[in-house]
Amino acid sequence: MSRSNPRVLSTLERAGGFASAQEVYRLMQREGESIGLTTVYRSLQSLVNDKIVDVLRRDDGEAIYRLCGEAHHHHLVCKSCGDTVEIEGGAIEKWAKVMAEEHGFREVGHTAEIFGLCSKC
Amino acid sequence: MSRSNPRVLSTLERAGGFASAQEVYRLMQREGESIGLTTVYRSLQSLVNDKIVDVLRRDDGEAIYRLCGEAHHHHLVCKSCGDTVEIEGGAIEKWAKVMAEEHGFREVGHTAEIFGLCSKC
DNA sequence: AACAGGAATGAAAATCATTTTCATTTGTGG
DNA sequence: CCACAAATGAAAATGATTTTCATTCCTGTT
Repeated sequence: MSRSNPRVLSTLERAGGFASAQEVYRLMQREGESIGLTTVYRSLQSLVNDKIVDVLRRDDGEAIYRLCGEAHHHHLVCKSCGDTVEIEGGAIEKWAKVMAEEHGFREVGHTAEIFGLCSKC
Repeated sequence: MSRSNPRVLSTLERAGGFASAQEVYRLMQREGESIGLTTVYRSLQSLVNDKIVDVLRRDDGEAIYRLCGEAHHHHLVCKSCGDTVEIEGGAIEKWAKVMAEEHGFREVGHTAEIFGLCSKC
């Protein structure tokens, strides 16, 4: 068992929102940090074990990580131009919580996205 | 664009619950069906496009498919055993509509999923 | 300071699901 | 029967993730 490399965590923080292991790695490289991809993966896994970060899956199956507890938001995405608006999801949080309780689920997280055509398109 | 091979759909039905592309393939082989893995993938994709099957992700990132039962619903998925409960999302529908209006979006759809640990895990 | 043993690191190879390529087969209308 | 499009599948390519393993880095101990 290895412990997490602190620079990985700090990079994930700086990334804001979600980032995949590959993205964290590329980001660190671009910033001149000397680190191996393996270490990035190991560190992220360790952070997940310690429940310091959440892990989700993108549509394509790539794992994306995010700081636990970080105020998370949802997205409103335009199908046509790809423009994205960050929106708040108070209603969702409540819904997720209620549904989870109703079915005896614990440690729940959720994903929610809205997509459509923005006013310009 | 290829159309779905009907044997793939029928195998997915017979599998009950969720099955990954690899599982559908193995199942068909075991039953003596002559089919290629590529065709299984293509057929499943096509079924997803036609909204005949749902696709989700297991914890390990593998895509799992299942016949789309009813109309529009959301999922409560166990991260550990993959058990899935279909839940109703009235709150979400409303939230999506309000958020879309607020930002001038039209023709909106949405995705929402909750995941956690079920009572058995 | 030198040393030992364990943890951390990363390059390269291995894995595994999924996608792409491409040559072959099949089916259908003319 | 022929031509042409769609379907098929074997093999290669892709891409994320994991494993292997040799090396480096710590840290506590003589």
